[in-house]
Amino acid sequence: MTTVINIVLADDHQIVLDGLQFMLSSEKHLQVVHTSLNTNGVLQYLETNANHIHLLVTDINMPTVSGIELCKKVKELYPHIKVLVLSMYSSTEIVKEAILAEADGYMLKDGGKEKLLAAIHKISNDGTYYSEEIIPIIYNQFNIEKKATLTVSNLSDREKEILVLIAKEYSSEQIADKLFISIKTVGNHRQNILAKCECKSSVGLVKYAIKAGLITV
Amino acid sequence: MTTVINIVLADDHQIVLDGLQFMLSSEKHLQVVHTSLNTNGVLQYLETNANHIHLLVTDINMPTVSGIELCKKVKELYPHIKVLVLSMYSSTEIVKEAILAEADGYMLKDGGKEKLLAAIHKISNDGTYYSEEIIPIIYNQFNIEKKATLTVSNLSDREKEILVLIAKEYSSEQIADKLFISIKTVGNHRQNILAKCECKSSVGLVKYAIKAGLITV
DNA sequence: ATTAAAATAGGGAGTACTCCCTATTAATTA
DNA sequence: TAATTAATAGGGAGTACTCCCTATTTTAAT
Repeated sequence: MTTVINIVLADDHQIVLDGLQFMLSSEKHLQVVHTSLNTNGVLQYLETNANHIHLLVTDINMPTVSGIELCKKVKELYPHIKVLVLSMYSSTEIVKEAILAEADGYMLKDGGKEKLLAAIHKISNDGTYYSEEIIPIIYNQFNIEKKATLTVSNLSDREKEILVLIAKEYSSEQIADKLFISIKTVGNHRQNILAKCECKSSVGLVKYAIKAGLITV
Repeated sequence: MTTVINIVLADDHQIVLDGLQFMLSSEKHLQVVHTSLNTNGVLQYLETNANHIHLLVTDINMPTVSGIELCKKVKELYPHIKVLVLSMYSSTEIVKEAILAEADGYMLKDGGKEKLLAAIHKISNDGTYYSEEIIPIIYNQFNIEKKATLTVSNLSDREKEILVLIAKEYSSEQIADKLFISIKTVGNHRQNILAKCECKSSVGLVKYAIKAGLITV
């Protein structure tokens, strides 16, 4: 790729800004080309210089406009710029917001120089970096999947097949055509599936199918 | 908590076992009380000594019974014992399996002493540890959620409200009762929502609502 | 003040789904 | 072999949903 990574820094504290700049200055392939104490400064700078910028490192807590908003804007206007978000905390909400804002990395501020450099390199190479502290947050996502999967066994193979089609928005008639069976048979299966899954309607079946891992959202 | 952490080690290579024991021996609040070259050895030992064991550190690749299976068994029989799984690889499947087996930590073998100690301490304090290498794997889980959220804005507040109720398996009549409006009005909203979300039926709406983060599975 | 959008309500028709039955055939299990 | 389960098919009734309309009221925006 490029031999030098051009970096823009944003943090509302001058001392943090200086610290970051100092940490990065030791690496000769990293070049801090602009620093800003607020989000608007970054956006103004990018208006004329976005094309040669590779990475934005921004604090999350900034006055007026937050780092999350800045990230969103930058990703919207200049998708080629990678964004590494720095934060003091690892709260669920903030991490989620950062990910939804399409941040390429999330890192706690107390990480130190090594972690920061590792993060930057990882983003350059793999495209993303998330510090290990936030994994428990994502871990919860898995818990949802975990419970189900077992209960599907009540359903016969044919029933599972039909359940999948229902959850994929096939009508009974379409299912009948696809499986070369009568629409009445499909209706019977629907009833049996509803009973076995303890659902009131197709709406419940979709959620059941998702929980059971038969389809993805 | 307890001042000393009692640890059981499992790995099918004696040299790894020795290495682990040596690494941990320098920390005086960590005590390796048993080592085993296979999974059965661990289970036999725990039959009589489980109550004073705090942590099991196990390799994932072991003959006959895998570390994943061992983890499952231990978690089932002795839920108080924390399990740290060691692996050579960071493949999606293995990581998922480990998480589903309720492992409290997952760590790559090439991590070195510092990481191992960090992992053990993190598990003792926070309950979980996952090395940063596996985050990209879990990151994909989020990508699903990411795309939506934007498109929901087409819906009015009322429509969103009704969409949520639909996705929660309320019938039109129940929605009408709950919101003190006519069932005909609900029908109109349903039509408008279907059109805006480009769905063929309620089944599609459920999936839309999930993707948009309006409800959880 | 005019326009536009959102929420309300209804008529009427057609489709799709849910429920209650019975019944045959094939395959599996006791 | 007898009993059970799964998959098939149908009749008939009722409910729920979807679609095509019109129309009023309220709220928001130009």
